[in-house]
Formats: sequence, structure tokens, C-alpha cells
Amino acid sequence: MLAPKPVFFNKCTIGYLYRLRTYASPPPRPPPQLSLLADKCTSMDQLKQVHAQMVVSARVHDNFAASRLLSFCALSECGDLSYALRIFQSTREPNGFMWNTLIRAQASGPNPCKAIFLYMKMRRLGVVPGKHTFPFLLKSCSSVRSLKFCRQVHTQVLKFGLDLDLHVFNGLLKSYSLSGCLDDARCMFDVFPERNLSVWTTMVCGYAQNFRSDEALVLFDQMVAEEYEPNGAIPTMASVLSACAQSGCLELGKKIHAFMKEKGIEMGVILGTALVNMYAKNGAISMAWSLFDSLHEKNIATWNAMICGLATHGHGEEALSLFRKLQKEHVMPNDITFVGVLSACCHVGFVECGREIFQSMERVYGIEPKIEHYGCMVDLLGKGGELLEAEELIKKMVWKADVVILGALLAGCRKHGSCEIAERVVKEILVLEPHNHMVHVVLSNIYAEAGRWDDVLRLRKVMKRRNVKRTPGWSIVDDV
DNA sequence: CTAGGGTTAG
Repeated sequence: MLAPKPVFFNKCTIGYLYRLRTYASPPPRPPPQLSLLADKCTSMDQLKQVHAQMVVSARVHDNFAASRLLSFCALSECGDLSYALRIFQSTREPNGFMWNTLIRAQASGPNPCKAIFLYMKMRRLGVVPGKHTFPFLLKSCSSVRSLKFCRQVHTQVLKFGLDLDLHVFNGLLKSYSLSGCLDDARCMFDVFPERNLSVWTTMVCGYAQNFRSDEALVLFDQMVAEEYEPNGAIPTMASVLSACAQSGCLELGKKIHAFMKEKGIEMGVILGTALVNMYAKNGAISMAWSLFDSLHEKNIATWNAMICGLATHGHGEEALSLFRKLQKEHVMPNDITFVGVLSACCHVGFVECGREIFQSMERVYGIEPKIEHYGCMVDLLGKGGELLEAEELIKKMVWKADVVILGALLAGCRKHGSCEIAERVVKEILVLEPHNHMVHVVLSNIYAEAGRWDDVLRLRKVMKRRNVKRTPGWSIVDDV
């Protein structure tokens, strides 16, 4: 039998090269454009697939693609910050964009201080900040309201020569005016060579947020005189009205409303909502109602502003009937709506109604309750005396109970004199905050109201051992 | 090569 004659390829023949290409080397597939794929992600699942692609094709160190992934995880609504952090940690040399993205995410997250620490880390590694770093960093300074941080960041801005950038300047103004240095902000504003509408807006809002509505009004008039453009006016008005709502400047709000009428600025959803919110927050409920009814375009934020305004001013029943109307008109509520409605139930003590609404959130509307909603429910059940149910609800949560939610339950225990549950709650709070002595005081008040004097004395000894100072909260204990 | 301010809750 003749063995098949091996085909001999000289190293120089075309055939050899061809064989090398087709068999010896892995089949060459055009590499997918990972950064383009990353841009098209709409969910974390898709993003993880793209990330997996990156790993298997040994391109985890493609910084550009990684940046896009990071930006989705960190900033998108359906993103996942912890996943973003993992991508970041697995990157060999994160570029400036990646640092900025993380700083931005942390600045708008629940713990804005982290943005500042991130910046320090970035500087320690010698990465140079750019004009996109500071606006985000300054945002976290504004929410922390720490003058110390503001000044430190300001020196960094000067060091890197970015003090003439309008966005950076605007961030500086905002954080100074929120950290109690409004007058310093004004000085900077007066000497700055360039101004735009957002800088003006920041300054006017700064006065409004610092309860100086007269000066806000003067500046507002000046702004209108110097550069008024109807299109740019909408964001300005909206932020100023929001500042009025937060700080209770009803007069300034009214004047802006009058100004809008005078200039014939169209009342769109955004300005309409801002006005309804401003009137409702300031307790001008009838004004808010008439405005709400006259708006021909409403969105869910408008309804929320009205419902929450009613709830916070003790018109719980009206808030609930407005919610029924919303359901009748087939408007889709969101999670904020339910915070308002549940807190309305709290104010009027409608336990059964609150229970039903809480159930309907997920079943009817497919909205997953957040910790705020659980907080409202625990508050409601606790006030209504359903303490065991409230405790069960806390256990069912996927998050660890925080001090706020446990405090709500403790308040319920006090109202209904339940020592057993109160003891358990206090124990849990002390795990979270070992130095929170106030809970001892509350607990001893609960014991005192139940007439359990020996427990009061026992607790008093505990407090003495822990060297707790006397506070006004002791009053009932002192009656022993 | 990518990115920065407008309405609603806590």
C-alpha cells in the first residue's frame, strides 16, 4: 500500500503561506469594534457580554473601549457603580477620562465625599486633572457644603490654570455660595471677565438659597436687563423657582411668575411644574391648585409636585384623592409618586390604604420598592401600632436596615409602648452606631412610660458606665 | 476619538 505522498511545501511557496494562514494561525475574524458595541449597550447584561468579548480577545487593556464601558456602568440609569469600580481596578493605567467619569459618578451618588477622595488618589498617582475634572469635583463640594474642600479645590484650579474656564468658574461659584461664602462668590462674579446665562443663574439661585431674596431679585432684574433671551430663560427660571421652593422665598417666586406673564413666556411643563412646586412647598396650596388645573400639559413630575406638596402640608386626604384621579386618567406613576402617596398615608394614618398602595407598586405598576418606600411603610405601620408587621417588613428588605428606618420603628415602639420590640431595635442600632447614646435615652423613656422602673434604673447604670451626659431627653427618667 | 448646568422625593 502506498502511503499518500506528502505534499511538500517550500517555505517560499504560496501554498505554504496559505496553509499557515488557514490552519496554523487562529482563524482571523475582523475584530468587533468594541467601543462601538459598548456605546450601543442598553442594559448591564449586554454590557457584560461586551466586557466578556474584551476579555476573551485579550483586549482588556484597550483603554478607549474600557472607558465607554465604565461610562455606561457609572453614569447610566441602569448602570452598576460597583461593576464600574471593578473595571476601573482591572485597568492598568486609567486615563483622565476614566478618572473623570468615576469622579462624576461619585459626585452625584449617595456619598459625594468619595469624589474628593478619588481626586486625591488621582493626584497621588500623578494624573493631571483637566477642565472636565473640576466641574464634577466642585459638584461634590457643593453637596458636601464644606468651605475647606472648596478652598482646596480652588487652589488646585489655580495651579492647573483652569480658572478662566466658564464651567469651572460656575462650579466654583456654586460651591462657594452653598458653603456660606456667598459674598466671596459675588466678588468673584463681579470681576470675572466673561459671563453667560448659567453663571447668572448660579448667582441668583445662590442668593435665593441663602434666604436673601431681595438681593436675588435685584440681581435677577439686572440679568434681565443685561442679557435677556427668551429661549435661555427657561432653565434660569426653573432653577430660580426651585431655589425659591427650597428656601421658602414665596415673594421672589411670585415676582418671577409675574415676570413670566409680563414677558409672555410660554408656560411649558417644566416651568409649570416648577411653579406648582414652588407654590405648594411654600404652603400656597390654593394657588398651586389653580395653576395645576390650568396647565394643559402635565407630566408625572407635575403630578408629583402637587401630591407631595399636599402631603407635606397635612392635606393627606386630598393627596390621596389626587392619586386616585391620576390612576383614573391612566397616567403612569413613578417611584417618587409613591414616596409622596405613602407619606400622605402616614400623615392621615391610613394603614390599610398604605398597605394596599405598597402592594400595588410592584403588582400593578411593576415598580420595585426602594428603601425610601420601605421607610414610609415602616413609619406608617409603626405609627398605626402594627409593630410586628413593621419589624417583619424590615427583615424582608434586601438592603441592610439603616439608622433612619430603625429609628422610625423605634418611634412607633415608643408611641405604642412596646418594650420588647424596642429592645431588639436598640440592639440593632447600637451595632450600626455604637456611640449613639440617644437610643438609650429613648429606650429608658419607653420603659418609664410602661412603668418598668427597675429596667429604667438598670439602663441608667449602663449609661453611667458609658459616661453619657445628661440631655433634655432625660426628663421622664428624672420623674422616677 | 468620549464628557460639563432646566421641573418632581429623601
